Amino acid sequence: MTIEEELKGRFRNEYHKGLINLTFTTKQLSYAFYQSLKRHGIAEQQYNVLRILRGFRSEAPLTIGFIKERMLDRDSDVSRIVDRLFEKGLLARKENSDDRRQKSVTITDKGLSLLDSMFECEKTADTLLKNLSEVEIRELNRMLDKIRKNNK
Amino acid sequence: MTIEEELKGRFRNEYHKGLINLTFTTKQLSYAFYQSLKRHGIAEQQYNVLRILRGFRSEAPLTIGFIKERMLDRDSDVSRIVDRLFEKGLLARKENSDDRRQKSVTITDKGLSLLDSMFECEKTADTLLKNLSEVEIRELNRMLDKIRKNNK
DNA sequence: TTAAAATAAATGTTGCAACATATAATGTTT
DNA sequence: AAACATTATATGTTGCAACATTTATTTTAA
Repeated sequence: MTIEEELKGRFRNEYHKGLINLTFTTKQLSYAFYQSLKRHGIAEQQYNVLRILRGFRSEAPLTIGFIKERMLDRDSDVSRIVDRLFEKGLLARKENSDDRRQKSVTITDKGLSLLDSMFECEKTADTLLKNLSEVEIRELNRMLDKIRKNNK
Repeated sequence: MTIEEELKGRFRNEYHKGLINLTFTTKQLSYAFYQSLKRHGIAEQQYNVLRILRGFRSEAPLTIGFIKERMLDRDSDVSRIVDRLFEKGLLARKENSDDRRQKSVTITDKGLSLLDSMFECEKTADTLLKNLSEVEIRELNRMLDKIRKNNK
């Protein structure tokens, strides 16, 4: 289905359509990924925080600010996302004695084994763009990088 | 800046990178657009509802369900978005006497003139992808359509 | 060294998505 | 027509983004 049919709308031009198409397609993909996460009782941003904690656990413990820099959102609400993960026992949190403004956050064994059990979510993520060929996916990445270039 | 530098992360493969790249780029574009809307004191989904109300005002009054079908989100919370627009006097709402389950929603003059004053937001929207050539933007739209094809 | 500036995190607010459930009103079946 | 199913909308909940403000702590400058 094309974006025109799906939205039953009209676009001013190809660039306008591109913006809506990006938004619409990304929402759809993100929803599909969210569905696969949901089976593990965890939300998207919580998953992202856990992956950062695992990915950088050689540098653990991490601060809230370190995590925040690596989130996809400009200004992610990491404090409260960490709260929720803490309640679930997926991470440990304590005051950093070197700088008592900071919090030291570490993924727990429970958090690690949850991530391990979520292997198929990664599979899902790698599959969502499978309609594109290797050449196309590279071209898509090139264009997306180009869109962001000097575009703030 | 490429997505690798921005996220300081590693990707499993080009498809994984594509998904993150789509998410990241779209968030950035949506934020830029949101900033232009904010100057008019209105949020993105509220703007979308108003545009639908204006676009289909020959078929007015519209029902909540009609609007919902035309929103970008799968299951947009139109009832409450309409609440907020009603509070601002940007739309009128009354019970439909033919089918009293339905609400009849119409954009007000205030709503219409707000949209008129937001002309430059449309300009902004048409400019966000300006880094791409005409050929590239068509190619992007083609690939996005392809991603969604049979992909639910 | 003390006051001012900067930083890290927490907290409060609004708007929204996704979801579940509720409440009407209308349609359908028997 | 009464019981049941369906439909349109509303409402309650959780998680989150964006933003503003606050609190604690550290750094810097007077």
